[in-house]
Formats: sequence, C-alpha cells, structure tokens
Amino acid sequence: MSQHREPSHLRPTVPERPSLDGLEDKWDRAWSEQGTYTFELGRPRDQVFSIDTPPPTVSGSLHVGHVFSYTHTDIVARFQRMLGKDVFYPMGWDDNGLPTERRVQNYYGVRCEPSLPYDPDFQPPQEGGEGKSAKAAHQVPVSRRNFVELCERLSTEDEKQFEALWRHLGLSIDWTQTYQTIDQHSRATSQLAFLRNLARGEAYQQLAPTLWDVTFRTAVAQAELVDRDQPGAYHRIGFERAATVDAPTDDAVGSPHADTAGQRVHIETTRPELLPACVALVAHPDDERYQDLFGSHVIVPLFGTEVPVVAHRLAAPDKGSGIAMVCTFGDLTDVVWWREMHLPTRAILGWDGRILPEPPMGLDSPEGQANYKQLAGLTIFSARQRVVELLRAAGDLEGEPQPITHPVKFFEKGERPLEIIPTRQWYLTNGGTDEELRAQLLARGDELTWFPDFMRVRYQNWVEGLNSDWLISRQRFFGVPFPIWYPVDQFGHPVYDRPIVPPEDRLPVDPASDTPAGYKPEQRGKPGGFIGDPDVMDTWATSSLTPQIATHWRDDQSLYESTFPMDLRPQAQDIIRTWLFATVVRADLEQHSLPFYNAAISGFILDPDRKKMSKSKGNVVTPMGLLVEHGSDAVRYWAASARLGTDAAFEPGQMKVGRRLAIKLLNASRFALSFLAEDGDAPAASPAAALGLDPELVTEPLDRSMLAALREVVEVATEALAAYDHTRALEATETFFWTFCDDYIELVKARAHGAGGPQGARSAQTALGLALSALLRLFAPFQPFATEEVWSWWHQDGDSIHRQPWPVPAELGAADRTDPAVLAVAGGVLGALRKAKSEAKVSMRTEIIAATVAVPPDLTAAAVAAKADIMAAGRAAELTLAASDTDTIELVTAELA
RNA sequence: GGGCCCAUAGCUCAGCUGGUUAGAGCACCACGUUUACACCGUGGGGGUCGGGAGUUCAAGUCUCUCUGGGCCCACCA
Repeated sequence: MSQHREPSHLRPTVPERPSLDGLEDKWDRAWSEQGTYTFELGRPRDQVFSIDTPPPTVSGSLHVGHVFSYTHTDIVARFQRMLGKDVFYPMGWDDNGLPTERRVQNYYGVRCEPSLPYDPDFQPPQEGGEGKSAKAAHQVPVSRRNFVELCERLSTEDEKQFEALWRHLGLSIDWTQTYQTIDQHSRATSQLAFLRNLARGEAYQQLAPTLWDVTFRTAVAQAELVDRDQPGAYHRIGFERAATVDAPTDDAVGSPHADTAGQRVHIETTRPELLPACVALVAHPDDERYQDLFGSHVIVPLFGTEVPVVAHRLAAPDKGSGIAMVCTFGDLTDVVWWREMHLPTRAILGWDGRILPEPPMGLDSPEGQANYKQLAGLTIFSARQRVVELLRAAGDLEGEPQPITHPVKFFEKGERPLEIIPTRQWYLTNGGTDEELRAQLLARGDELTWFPDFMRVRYQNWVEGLNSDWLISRQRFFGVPFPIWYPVDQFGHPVYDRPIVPPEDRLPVDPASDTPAGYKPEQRGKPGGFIGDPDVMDTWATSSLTPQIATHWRDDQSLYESTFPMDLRPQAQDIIRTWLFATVVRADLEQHSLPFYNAAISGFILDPDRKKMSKSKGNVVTPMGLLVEHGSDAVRYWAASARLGTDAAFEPGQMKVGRRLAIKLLNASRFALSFLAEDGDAPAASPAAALGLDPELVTEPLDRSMLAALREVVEVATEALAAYDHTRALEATETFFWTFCDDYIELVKARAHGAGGPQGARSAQTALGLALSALLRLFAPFQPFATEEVWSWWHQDGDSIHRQPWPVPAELGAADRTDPAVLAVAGGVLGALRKAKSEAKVSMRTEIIAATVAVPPDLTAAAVAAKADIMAAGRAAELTLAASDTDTIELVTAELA
C-alpha cells in the first residue's frame, strides 16, 4: 500500500476508502448550517418554484409510501433549484382532527368530557399507550382544554420524529417554513377564509338529515364515506291496510290472496328496528301491483302509525317486494323521498346511536307507545332483535329473516355503520347543488395540468357525482372552531340566523372562551347574552387552504405574491376527491384561480402480494429502519424508479441496486479525480473546477464521442425532469454512467496516466473531469448525499452541489466535431476481447498476443480511431480489425498468452 | 351499472409518435484477488410481449373482443 500513491497525492479530502456510512447526518447538518435550501424571497414570481407539500397526518405513523412519494417531490425541488429557481418548499404538519384525538385517547388514556372544568395541574394517567382502542370506561375524562393541550403536546413530539425522518431521507425542505394545521396562523387563515365564505353566502347553516358516526358522535362529509360489505337480513313484514275499505271478516294472515285482496301489503327491510320511524311506503309509479294502494294508507305494525303509500321513480320494482318503507332515516334514498314528498319526520335515533327515550310525533296508540318503551335506550343492534321478537309474537313477520351480505356506508375512519340524524350543520358550496359552480369547478380541473394526465378523470368523476354541498362542521374538540357566536334570546334560545362574527384582525378566536364585542363574559349562555358555536371545522376545511396557509395569504403580501398560485401540488391518488378537490374549491371561491398549476399524483406501494401496503397486514417496515439499513440514497433510488401515478412494489432488491449505484459514484469519482489531481497544473485546483475545464482540450475522438453521448443524456434528462418524468431521467443518466465506468474509464485509464503522450493524457483528463462534473449534477436530485460527498472532495469552496447550475449540453463542447459512435464501437470491440478471455476462463489481466475482431464496415473508422485505447484496455499486443459481414461486432480469433 | 389503470424473461420494470434479431437490473450459471470499486469485475443462458380477431408492406406498440388483476364512482328497501 505505502509504495503506491500516498493519500496526500489525491485531493486532501478524498478518502482512501470512500463510504456511504454517516453521510446522511453529516450533510443534513451541513445543509442546515449553510441554509442550502432556504427560500430567499424577493425574486419575481417566474423565478420562483413553489410546492404545496402535503402535510402528513402526524398522529399516524409514516410508512414507506410516504418515503416513496415525498422523494418524488424532492427530486422536482432539487431539479428546479439547480435550474436557478428560488424554490419555496415548506413542510406542514396535519395535526388537526380526529386521528390526533383518537391517538391521544389511546396514548394518554383519557377522553374529552366538555362539561368538565379545566384542570391546570392535570397529569395523564399513562404515556405511550398504543392500544388499538382502549375501552372508554378505562379512559379518564378530562376537560376540552386539557384534552386539546394533550393533543398539542403529543403532536409536537410526533412532529420532531417526522422531521428527523425527512431530514435523514434528504428532503430539501426549507425548515424555516413550517406550519401546523392547528397552529395560530392556520387557525386564523381557516377562520378568515370561512368568514369570507360566510359573507359571500358560500357558507351556510342548515338543520337537515346528516350522515352521522355514532362512535365519534359527529357528522361526516360525502367525501369521507366508504362502502363496506356487511351481513344483514331481509325481514318480510306485513302492513295492514288502513280501515277505509271494507274490513274482511276472515283473518287475512296466511291467505294466499292476502296481497291481491289488498288487506295486507308486505315490505322487505334490513332495518326492522326503524319501523317506529316509518313515515310512508313507496313503490314505483308504474308498478301494477300497487296501483290501487297509491293514495291510501297503511298501519305500521307494532306501532300503529298510519302512513301513506306513495309513488316515486326511485322505488325499484325488482328489489324485495317492490314496495319499500320510508324511514327517517334509514339511508340516503329515504332522505330523497322524505324531502321530495314532504313526508313528516319521525326520528328515533340519538347522537349516541341509541333509540331515543321518547317516541316520535304521531306514535300515539297505547300499544305503539308500550312497544316503543321496550326499545327506548337500546342500541340499534339490540333494538333490531327486540323488534323482530315483537313482530314474530304479533304475527307480522312473514317467514324467517333471509340472511344477505350488502354494502353499507361507513365513515372511512369509523367502525360502525353510519346513521342519518337530523342536526344543525355548516355547509360550504362545492357545486353539489349548483350547476353553475359545478361547471366552473370542472373547468378548473381542465385548467390544471395533471401528472399523469389520466388522473384528471378521477377529479371529473367525483365532481360530476356530487349530490350535496360540503358539510364542514364536526361535533369534535381538537380542530379549528367556527369563529361564530349567536345571540341568546329572552327565552334562552340561540338565534342561529343572526350569527355574531369577529373582526378579521381579531382572528383566531375561540368562541368557547372568547367573548364577542359588545358582550361581557358573564353573559355567556344567559338570556339576552350570547353563546359560542360549539363545533369545529372538518380537518379538510383547514387543509384545503394549505396554499393560502403556506404562502401567508393572510399576513405576508410579498411572500404570497411571489408564491401563489403555487407551481406544484404533489399528493396521493386516493385523496383527489378530498384534498385536491377541496383545495380547488377554496381557491376558486376566494382567489378565483387555481391554487396550483400542476398536480403530481403518486401511486401506492404494494406489498409482494400485490396488495396495498397497510398496517393491518403486518408487513409495514419502519421507514427509518429502511433508511438506516440501505442508506437514504438507496431508498430514494427505489422510489425514483417508479413513475408518477403508478403503483410500485416494495422491493428491497431495487434499494440494493441504488446503494450499489451510490457506492459506484463514490469510487468512480475517486478514481477520475485522481487523474485530475496528478496533473501538474490540475484544473481541479481552481475553485470553479467543474466549469473551468476547457472542452477545447478534449482532442481524442474517443473522449469527444463520450462527451457527445453525455450531451444527449443531458438533453433527455432535462426534458424528462421538466415533464415530471423522473424515471426516464434517472434511467438515461444511469445507463450512461455504467457505460462510462465499465467501458470509457477502462479504455482511457492508460492514456490518462500518460501512455499516449501529454496531449492524449490532457484530453482524457479533461473529458473525465467534464463528464464527472455533469454526471454528479445529473444524479444530484436522485442521490443527494453521495453526490454532495464527492462534490466536497473536489470543490473546497464549500458550495453545495445542490446549488450548482443544472448541466447544459454546451459545457461538454461542440456537438459536431466527432463520430459519436466511437465510444460504443470501442466498447463493443473491448467486449469481444473480454469475451475471449472469459470463454478461455482466464483473468482479464491476461495478455493477448494477437486478436482479430470483425466490425461492420461502416463502423471500422470509429474502431480505428480508438484502437490504441482498445489495445491498452484489452492488453492486446496486436489487434486486427476485419470487416464484418453482419452488423454486429464479433471476435474472430484471439491468441492468449 | 358507469369509468380509469394494468398484463413484456423466475422477479421488478423500460420499450416515446407502429419500422432491423424485444431491452435493463435483480435472481441464475461460468470465470476472475486486475491498486477506483469483493457493498467488485467479466462473460453467458433465459421471453411465440395474457387469449382471439382485425387494420397495415410491417403490430409488444393502433382498433375490437375475451380473460385475469388493481382502483374510483353509482346502487344499498
């Protein structure tokens, strides 16, 4: 070792054995200290590239899918920065909402009880609980303020871990630009946008049937629904016709002619417990079986209510018996029937999903009330069993229930089926009830550039299918409160249609503790006083404003003007209908523009069974473990190998390839730099070494050909990255790089050492330097750590590679000075010589006494141009280039030493 | 019921507007201690491009159809 080149002959900082270990921490620290990714502000809008980073839900854990998609965005950010843009790349934390509440409940073993007073000395009973859903009975009740404090405390801890992961991954985020969706600024922005919506009539309050989750005891929005197949059963129930026609003397039950005789009509239902909520029967207007029933009344079994039989086109003759009972409310179709036919309301379900204690209006008969008493307070499940028992006893249940499996609507985060309960809620217009707005929002979808383009269709489908406005109020605790109070009238009732709003400069407000202007705190809840709106906004109602929050629409005009509308919204495909659409709605209403120009949609990560990776499958690998095991550049390489919009397999093999590439970058660079350093007046010694190399010094055809090929790579990679096609850019760069290592470096090794004289050496050294410089910058967005490490060996001025200019073809010399085929042909001939040695099972070092290689005639000149380099690399004393009669390069003879 | 995406080597994927003999990496086999790299290098084997039909001088690529996956929306008596 010591008889060879001393380390001091290399650039002083080039390590003897380069390694990837520790690069993440080393460079994260350096970038942080140097402010490498700091947004500068002050440049015109067209020199800024702004990114609407998705704020991850901090209450959930990050998984490989996050690492995957955030890497895609970081590649864009780094590319744009090297193109010379001032990149605005903030990070938000979505800590607002139900997931945080649920996590806090489990972690600290508490639950929110708004009626309790605040306890400033409260200590949670536990820390670090991760139980799936601890029983509510074991959770300590705490005040709303205590609960919110715990939410904030845990979120802050979670956010630190998230930041550590993102830094380790090498995301080039400006860590001075962060926000939380629950912080003061986000609250104020969210409240301000809401007040503007309210002032323009886009936000409104309505008492209406609402999709309701009985576990979380809150309303949910259309966008949060999912269908799940559930077991159920059809119950065939007989309704007696009301006594407006001749009453038959014989008992109709069991009679084969019961239906046709008009005495009894049978419906089939999966929700027998809703019988007391029945307000009508409905059949299709053209259904011949029920023509004589329309307009008449029937009696609800057990409960004695008299309800009309009505006709409506939505009734399906082929479902069940073709006639259905309308309840308030069993499903969304019930709501339509109820609304369109002005049926009465007989709600029987409370917020907790239990049967209300008092029977609804119209349930007047003594037997009906007695039966109802048996249901009061029961859960839906128990009530159903009870009703079936009662029906059976009364002889109103025909046959046995027929088990079926059917889709039932759930809140996507919920565990029990949704119910529909009439409640007062806030809505925001979103085109669901307004054709003009809908058309306008569809036009916004067309205006937006989608990567890949077919994702546009998902937006269109969603907007076209909307059937209601956006329900934004939630009966929860940890969220942005509605900035609204109501006057309380002399009878103690809130006057909902005269909301009191705060001035914009007072935001954010908490109406639960703040007092509106003109009132005193002690007037809260008193007749003649005021009361705060108790609800919080849906988390999407705030995260739909991430562009406005991040760019400080509310309070920093110069930042806002230089970053909004943003350039890029990266996000996952499954939240196009929620986050993306909602963001478009808010910007359309407030700014009359798109919130961002481009949307880049990442795919999912699939496990080896081709299923979407999820926690429940037990196959989730922790992202930090992955980064530590393979190295961040390696994991990034795997992510970068997958196109936008395409689901990708979780493939450690691909990470190994990425790691190999990173190591190769270190080693090949070390080698190439050793030539630059050896030269007496090494160009590498100059601070601007990379760009100071003069392509005019590259005189050898092989060297020129290599640079010509690299020029093309630069063109392809630049074009691909500009079109968000990072895989294409990476592939082109990588393919070239391996040829560069395997063939070019081998071919010029001897010449670069001086074997061909000073001019040939200079040509090779310069070409190596030029190529290495361009290659490192081409790889920098993909492998930020390895490339930065190499750059630091070379450039001692401390400038990060990540702020260098993106390579351009011109820096590699003129395009038309040489035969571009020389490198490929020389590689082919060298390959033929290697094959001879491989087939002879001898070392590559073995001397070739004489060899003949056949080369297609049109490539002979190119081969001749590199003949000396080929002979040196192949250790051939004599090489004959014969004319091939095929168009491939073939070994003809080889005499080995 | 409507819509979108996908199907190419054992595996993961390229293959752009149709144009020689369909590519890469991993895995596999053989060889090689070559001072850039054993977290390596060199060479090699391996595919009738899911099935069928059509358009064309020419189809992995375009059209239709079938099959099999994945996803979204609608329906929910």
